Amino acid sequence: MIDYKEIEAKWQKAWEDARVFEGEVSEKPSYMVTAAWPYVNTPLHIGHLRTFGTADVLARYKRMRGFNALYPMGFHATGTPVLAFAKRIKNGDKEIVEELKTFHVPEQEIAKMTDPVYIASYFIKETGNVFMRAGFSIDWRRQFVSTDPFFSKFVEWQFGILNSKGYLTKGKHPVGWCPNENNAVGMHDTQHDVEPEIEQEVAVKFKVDGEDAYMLCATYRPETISGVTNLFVNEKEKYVACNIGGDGKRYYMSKASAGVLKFQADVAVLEEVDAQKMLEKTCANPVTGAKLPVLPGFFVKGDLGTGVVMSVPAHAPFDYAALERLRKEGRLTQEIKPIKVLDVEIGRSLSDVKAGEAKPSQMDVPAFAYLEILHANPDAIDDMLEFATKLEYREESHWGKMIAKGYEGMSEPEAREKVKGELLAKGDAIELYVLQNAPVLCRCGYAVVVKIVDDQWFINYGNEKWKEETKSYMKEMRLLPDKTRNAFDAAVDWIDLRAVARAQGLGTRFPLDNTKIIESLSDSTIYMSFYTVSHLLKGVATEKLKPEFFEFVFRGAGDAEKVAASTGIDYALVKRCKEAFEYWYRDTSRHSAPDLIYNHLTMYVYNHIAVFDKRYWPKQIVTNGFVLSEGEKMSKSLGNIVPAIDGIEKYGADPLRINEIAGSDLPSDSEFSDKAVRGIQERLEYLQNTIADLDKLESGEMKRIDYWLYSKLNDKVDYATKAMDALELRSAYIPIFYDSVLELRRYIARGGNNGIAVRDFVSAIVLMLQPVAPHVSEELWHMLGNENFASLEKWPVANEEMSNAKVEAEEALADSVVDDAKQVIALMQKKMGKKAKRLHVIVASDWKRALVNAMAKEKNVGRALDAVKGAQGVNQELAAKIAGTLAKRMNEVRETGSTQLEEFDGVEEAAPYIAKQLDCDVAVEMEEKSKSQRAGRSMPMKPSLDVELE
RNA sequence: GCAGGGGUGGCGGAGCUUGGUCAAACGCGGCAGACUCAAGAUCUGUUGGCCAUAGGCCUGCGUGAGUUCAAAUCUCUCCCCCUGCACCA
Repeated sequence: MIDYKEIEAKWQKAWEDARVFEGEVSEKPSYMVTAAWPYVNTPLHIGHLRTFGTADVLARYKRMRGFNALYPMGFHATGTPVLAFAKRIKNGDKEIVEELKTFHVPEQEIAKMTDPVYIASYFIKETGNVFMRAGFSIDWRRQFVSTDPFFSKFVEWQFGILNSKGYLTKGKHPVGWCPNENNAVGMHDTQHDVEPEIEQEVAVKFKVDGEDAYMLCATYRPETISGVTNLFVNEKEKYVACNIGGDGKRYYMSKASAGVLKFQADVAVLEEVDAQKMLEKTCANPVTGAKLPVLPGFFVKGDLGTGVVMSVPAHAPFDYAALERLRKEGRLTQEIKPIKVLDVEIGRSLSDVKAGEAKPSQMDVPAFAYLEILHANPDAIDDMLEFATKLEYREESHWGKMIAKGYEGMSEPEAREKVKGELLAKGDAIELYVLQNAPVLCRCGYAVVVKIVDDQWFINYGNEKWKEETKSYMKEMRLLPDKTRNAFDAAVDWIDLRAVARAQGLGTRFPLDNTKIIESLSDSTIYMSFYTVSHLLKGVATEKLKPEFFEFVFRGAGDAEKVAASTGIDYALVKRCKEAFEYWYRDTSRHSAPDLIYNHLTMYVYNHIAVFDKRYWPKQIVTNGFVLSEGEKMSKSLGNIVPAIDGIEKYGADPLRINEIAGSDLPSDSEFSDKAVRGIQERLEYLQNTIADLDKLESGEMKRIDYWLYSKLNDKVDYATKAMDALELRSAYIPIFYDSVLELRRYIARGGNNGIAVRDFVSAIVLMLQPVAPHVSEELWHMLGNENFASLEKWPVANEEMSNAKVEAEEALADSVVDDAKQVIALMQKKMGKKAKRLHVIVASDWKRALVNAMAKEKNVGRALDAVKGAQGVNQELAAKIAGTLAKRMNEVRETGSTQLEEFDGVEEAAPYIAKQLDCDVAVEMEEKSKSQRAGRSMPMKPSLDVELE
């Protein structure tokens, strides 16, 4: 048994005492690894350990490869979540209290969490402790928090640069808004953490007959405008006439929607209008001029869109159903004929309806046809109509072809953009924003609305020059795994204006508007560079950290003496900071989960390009998959979140690290499972036992099997090193950790007992385990009699001389003899009920090798036969037969490496092993000398087997 | 809807870049045996399916087509799943 707790504590203390991971500027090449700093409002669960752990493995690996590797860490506390957290605690929110309890946060601590500062300090302490216990090789002297005043100075300087480059702009922007609290609301501010999803819609104006007024209809499908037959309102809803943006015209919409719309435009309500009055009006289709009645629609909601709906019965199941119901009730005074605007093959995406086989009765009214193929009718419940709507909408936008005049043959999305553009251009429509997932409730209980904020500051990632520069630099960057490149390219392209100033939250004040706080992702785009000097600045008064200091240190502008003089910072320190930055920030690796590609990581690249010289731009970004718990995604609702500290306590840091970090390659999710971690513990113990038993082995002469073990070791080192360089951790650790144990077992079974060989083998394994299992590695390394830290040792180097393909092939041959013979023996036993007494292994003659080699070389039967003609012992008839067989798989024929004698020796040496595996005698024979009838069947590296029964 | 990723045994997942030597490395689970009074742990063997029975054959990589002497791998089609979509960490 390995006492993980004990060895973890022991080595963590030893590393700390010896300051093993404290990075100082030196002659060695530097390598700096950073991971996205954790946000301080949640305790870590085992899933969090993957990203930080992957970064640690890289830092530890690079250290072994001769780099001066640095792994700093800080904490993120800016933004609103900590404030929201404190508020929830203050309100006695049970959900959050329960959650904290699953992480063993004591009640008296929870009670103190009404204070945001306390929350931050508590989680900084706890998270730091977890990182320590996990064995991360972090230089803790450099730790800082995003709310630290000296870091704010740095952020202010950064924004000065962005501003000077013209990357900060001001404008209008839609946000989720609580009318009660008068605040922008994001996900953290809503009940059940719902993100307010803002979507842009078009509201079409329908001129009301006989009035200087318009009906305003919000719609997602302006392209169906020529199919509009009427408008719908809700009879029970209140309507208003109002003025928008002072254009002097009257607009009709629901009272509720006017209340919402006033956050987006200058809306002045003129008077209330009874719904019945609305029904008396008629209006005109702005495109076709058709006269449209206003009818009651059962499904119309006053608080959605504008409360007035344009009806397209040909393409909208709800509209069709509403008209049919009116007709049934006898309330439809005039015939309304659906107008089809596009063609589509109905039911194409349904698995139980084969393409073209859906045969609805009325092809000219798709909305009805969709109800038909779903076996529904206009009286169906809303959910059914909703389903039909989604299906129709999807198929039409996917495969539909417009037939409406002027848009013939266009796809629906194409037509939508065109129609929308035309309507807007002619002033027949306005754009408005809606909450797609309404109603969203603010934590205060009020419904969230969309507000257009008009004095919003943005970082303009849409700036052409900046975008181009970033785009072209992406090509030079190393991305792991490389397939994230597509996502990065898309993100760099897509990212545009990003609102940067917020009214609330912790953080740095926005320099261009001191009433605002810099949004919390935007203050964390170049913070990693600050680690290079953070420990040096801890004693410096904040007010001394003027822009010219940062300009000098990070951009090389000005000179040290002047900077020292104007800031009051010690001259030597100024110089030291500059050196530190320039030394550490050349070769870097940035780590996170892939969900940050579309925001943080892309902003990270952009901002580096804006601020630094090219040589300090990011070199590598590593993103890793998530961690599943027993096959399920970890989530509060499933209750399967395992706190990181629990995992470490229960399984030990190293088994957990191996499971999570080396358990899968970067892009895939890794799976945490109790069983798997226990399997890892067993293997670690096998290695420990092997080392403990080393002195029971001899140190005699090298035997064939020892060469085999060295050869396997060499292959392993070679393969693992390549995989590690690509950070393919699972690929690296299968040979290091799993195959090695299998090979050691085979070595022993094969009769290997050379203490030196095993020691060499295990020593290399122990060293290669260091990055991922540092504590066990240190422990075993010292058990092996070494005195240095494994953490500071060199990574094993592949030695080509150790590689021995011939011995490996011969050992593989022995295994295949065992496999084949096993089958035959089992068969004999079954058929004859007799046990095998002796296995004859008959090694093929040399002329057969010559024949195979000639075939491999000549690729021609005739020439190959000529080549062996007259050779010793050759049987031309058999040769022709063999050549004929080989010819069928000509491309697969390879030259054989060994002679008959060599092959014979190989099998002969493995004979005791083979005998033991088969539980019978083994006789190895040369083909020429064998008396067996089966001797002729032997082929090079495929000896003939003959089982002699009892 | 848009964008990105994916679909391979009972399960997690290799293999796809560079077509053949390869279907399934490695792990989990299952089965059989050893050890044990027994259980657990451990060790050994076995494990896609089917038909065979002297070391073999057939069939299989979401669907359908195509290119090729040859396709899990290349091209196209369709279906399905996951993730993200902005001021939010």
